[in-house]
Amino acid sequence: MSTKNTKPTDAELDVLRVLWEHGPGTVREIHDRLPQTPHRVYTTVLKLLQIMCEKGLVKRDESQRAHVYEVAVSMEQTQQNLVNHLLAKVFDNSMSSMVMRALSTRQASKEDLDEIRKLLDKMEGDES
Amino acid sequence: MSTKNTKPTDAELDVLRVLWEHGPGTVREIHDRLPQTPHRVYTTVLKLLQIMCEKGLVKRDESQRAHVYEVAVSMEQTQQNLVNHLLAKVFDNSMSSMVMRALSTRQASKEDLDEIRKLLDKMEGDES
DNA sequence: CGAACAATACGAAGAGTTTCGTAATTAGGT
DNA sequence: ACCTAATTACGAAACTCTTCGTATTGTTCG
Repeated sequence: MSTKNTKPTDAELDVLRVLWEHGPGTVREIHDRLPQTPHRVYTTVLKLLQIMCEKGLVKRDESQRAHVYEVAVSMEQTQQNLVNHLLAKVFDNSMSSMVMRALSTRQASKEDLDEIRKLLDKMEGDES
Repeated sequence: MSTKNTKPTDAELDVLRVLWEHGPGTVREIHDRLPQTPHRVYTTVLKLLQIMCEKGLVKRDESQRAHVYEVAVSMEQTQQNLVNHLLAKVFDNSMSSMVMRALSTRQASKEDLDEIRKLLDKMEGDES
């Protein structure tokens, strides 16, 4: 239940990214894999993980001396939640304006543009 | 200076949206135009505006008895900041994965899809 | 066993956000 | 001038997030 509505904070997203990329790990491992900046002390990361556990963002395996944490929310679902939230809150649910804003400051690669074009084709195909 | 780095909170975004849509207004006007849910008492909105003023998100005209507030940040710039932040933090700067996630849960209208396609064409044109 | 080390648990502090009650201020009407 | 109504100013409370220091617990090794 808590997994659904919980919107991860920026610090929590840092942790989730590590777990999504490297898989489950102990506090020490996660701590070492986090970005250097901002610097975070070991116990800070521990506390963060404990709270994320209460929120249902991660699960904890206590069978080992050093508890092993793993994600409890999928990257896909989290990405969807966040992008939908932004879309509703800031872009009035207009996909095109969001894409426009993103394109206006960012050097999208040709591969990216082609990729998006394919998605559009697929979308339009499904709809008809 | 404060206008640049300040990332508006969700409550602040509600206020900004009202101002972007309706233009400058008094606390009472803004209060009445805010979404019903969550309900916010008049003085809560006032305080919010005062703090946003300190942050540089809005400007205040005190020449009238009832102060008139207006935005100090453009919708475009704010949208760019937020979408870029999301892109970097959650999508590893991959436009296409963000668009894919957005499309995967959302009924994008045909107009939206066409609009995006035009943007892509324009982008690719500028690049060559 | 006991020393040393490593991990977890706990709690508190500081910052930021949001809320709202109460006080002070100002303007209008009679 | 005075009462009333509306507004702003102020500050406190509740909550969350983040940080880190310290205490406690557990493990290993001599």
